[in-house]
Amino acid sequence: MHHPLLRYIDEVARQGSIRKAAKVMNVASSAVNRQILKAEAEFDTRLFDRLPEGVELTAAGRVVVEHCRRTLYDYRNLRAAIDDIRDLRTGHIQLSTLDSTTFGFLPQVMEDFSNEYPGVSFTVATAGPDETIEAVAKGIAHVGLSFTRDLHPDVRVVAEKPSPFGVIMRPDHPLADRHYVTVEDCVGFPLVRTMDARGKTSIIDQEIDTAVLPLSTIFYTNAHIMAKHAIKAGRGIGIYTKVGFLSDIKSGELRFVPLAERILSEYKIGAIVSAHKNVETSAHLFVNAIERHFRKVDFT
Amino acid sequence: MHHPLLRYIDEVARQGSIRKAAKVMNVASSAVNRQILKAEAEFDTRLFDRLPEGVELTAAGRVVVEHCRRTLYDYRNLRAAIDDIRDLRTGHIQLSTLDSTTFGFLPQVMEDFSNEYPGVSFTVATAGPDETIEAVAKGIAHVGLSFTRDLHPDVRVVAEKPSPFGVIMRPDHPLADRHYVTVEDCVGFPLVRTMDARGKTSIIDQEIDTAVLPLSTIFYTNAHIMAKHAIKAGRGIGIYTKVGFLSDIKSGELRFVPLAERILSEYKIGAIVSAHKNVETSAHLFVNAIERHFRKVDFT
DNA sequence: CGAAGGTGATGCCGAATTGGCATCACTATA
DNA sequence: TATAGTGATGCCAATTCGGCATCACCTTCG
Repeated sequence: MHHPLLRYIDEVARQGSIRKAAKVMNVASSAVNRQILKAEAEFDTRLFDRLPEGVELTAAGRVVVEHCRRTLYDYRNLRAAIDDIRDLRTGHIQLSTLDSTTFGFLPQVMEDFSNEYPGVSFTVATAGPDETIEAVAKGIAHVGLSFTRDLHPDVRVVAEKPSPFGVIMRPDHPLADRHYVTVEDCVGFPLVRTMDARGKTSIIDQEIDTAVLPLSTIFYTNAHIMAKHAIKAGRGIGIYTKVGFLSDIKSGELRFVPLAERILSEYKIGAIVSAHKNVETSAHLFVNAIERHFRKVDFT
Repeated sequence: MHHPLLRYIDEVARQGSIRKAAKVMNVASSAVNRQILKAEAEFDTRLFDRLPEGVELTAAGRVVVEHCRRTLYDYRNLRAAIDDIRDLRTGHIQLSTLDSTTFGFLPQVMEDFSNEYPGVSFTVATAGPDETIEAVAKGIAHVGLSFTRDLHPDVRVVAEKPSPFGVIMRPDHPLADRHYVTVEDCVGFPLVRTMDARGKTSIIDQEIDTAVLPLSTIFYTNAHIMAKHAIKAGRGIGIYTKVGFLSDIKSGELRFVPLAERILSEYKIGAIVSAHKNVETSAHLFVNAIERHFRKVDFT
């Protein structure tokens, strides 16, 4: 992909002679000489001083040869990276994710990804938002899927998607026909909550003053499947994002009513990786797959 | 100097379409298409997925376009750097140097440099070795000429030359015909010393236990010209490097006898710059000139 | 469902560039 | 003075690039 000039300049600088460099590269010296003369015309300055015994880099020549060498070096790394991508056979991805993503979104991503890269294996740990971020920050997980609002300095977001909170309920619930509801509207109805709501450290607790609006919870769980069942059974309503309920909403079994509170409607879910460690090729490809899927879904 | 493929790939990735990119670049779309197909053959992998509405980067394509963009970005910087070098009209170099270099070596460097870059001006401050290093470390000087044995973490050496210490004396001195002498040999003869020898902080004091070998000094000065005069006048002998005495040695007015002590014969003089700050173009060119002159002289 | 407008890809060919051979002029060395 | 090195140039064939015209496919709109 690169012009032969780069290696001509590199080798002439190395050999100190156009003829010697040409010999090393199995090219006619006139070809090398012409390319160098052309480059000197392009830059309007000499790259080499001509001496009876050969050539010597000028000041301009030094910076040009440095550029050539860096470019060629980067190109060798590029070739290696492409070889890794093309011939990817194995790799292992440690993933830490919100439980909700394991319903619908994540299985689709993994299915598509594994079709293309069947040799890549996974460890998938479900966790709360903070634990997920922590796992990536600590290097326990290569990739995390979590909310991206308050991040750890040791992680960075590489793809994200708006995922506002709303209220999940059965279609026959009194609030089901609203265009939106407030958290205050939920007071008086039993709630299904995530496990961290017990310690009042859930996102809802953090964003809404639940001392003023006491929410009555009849079901805490960290198992998303249990939350679904409880909501479908009419045991309560849940304040969640759509992510884990896409198929239930589409089938009409459940309904998602957006929350009016701006703070809860501005949340995003994202793929996060370490801010400091190089992302391994397989993990890099996987977050690319996440990003492509983000473009295909709608969590609002 | 770079193949048009780099900007073709860049622009196609940006536009998401070969035809749109071709239009932006005022090139036939077939030319762009062929170059991309050729690159895909070279890498043996697709760089773009073909969609009905255009193209989308593949995983391999992402790393290739990143390489192209970095190379083109570096190339723009290269062009700017060459413009600076070629059209250098002004610039100012703050130089801190050992007094001894101002006799012979440094004037020659500056004469050659100023012939090539007449618009560059200088501030030249003479100082001791430690003060010189300190000036560069603190950013007071762009370039320093000093001994490079014990450096400051904030400076780095960009060129150096062996410059062993020896004894400078008149040719009629009793020690003048020796092939080498020891410091102990000097005891009993009056010495001309650098100013820092008064506080016993000179290099000689640091490397030789002068409490055990008491050297009797009759002349301290930080003015190299004064040291020369004193030695030529027979007032004493001096423990110096050759740097400031080259012409006197060549003319036979003075003689340099190497010291046997290895620690003092392994010294080098070098051009130093800040380890952290970018070196301005004019200073960069100047240290190149120093380096070229180092190749032409001999301080051993 | 057909027309219109978009896309990438290809055949063909001229234009431009690259590279090889032979040779020149210059310099250094034996 | 002859020899052997260097960079540079004339000439020309080989190769690559780019433009034009066209094809096949897909999406959108009336």
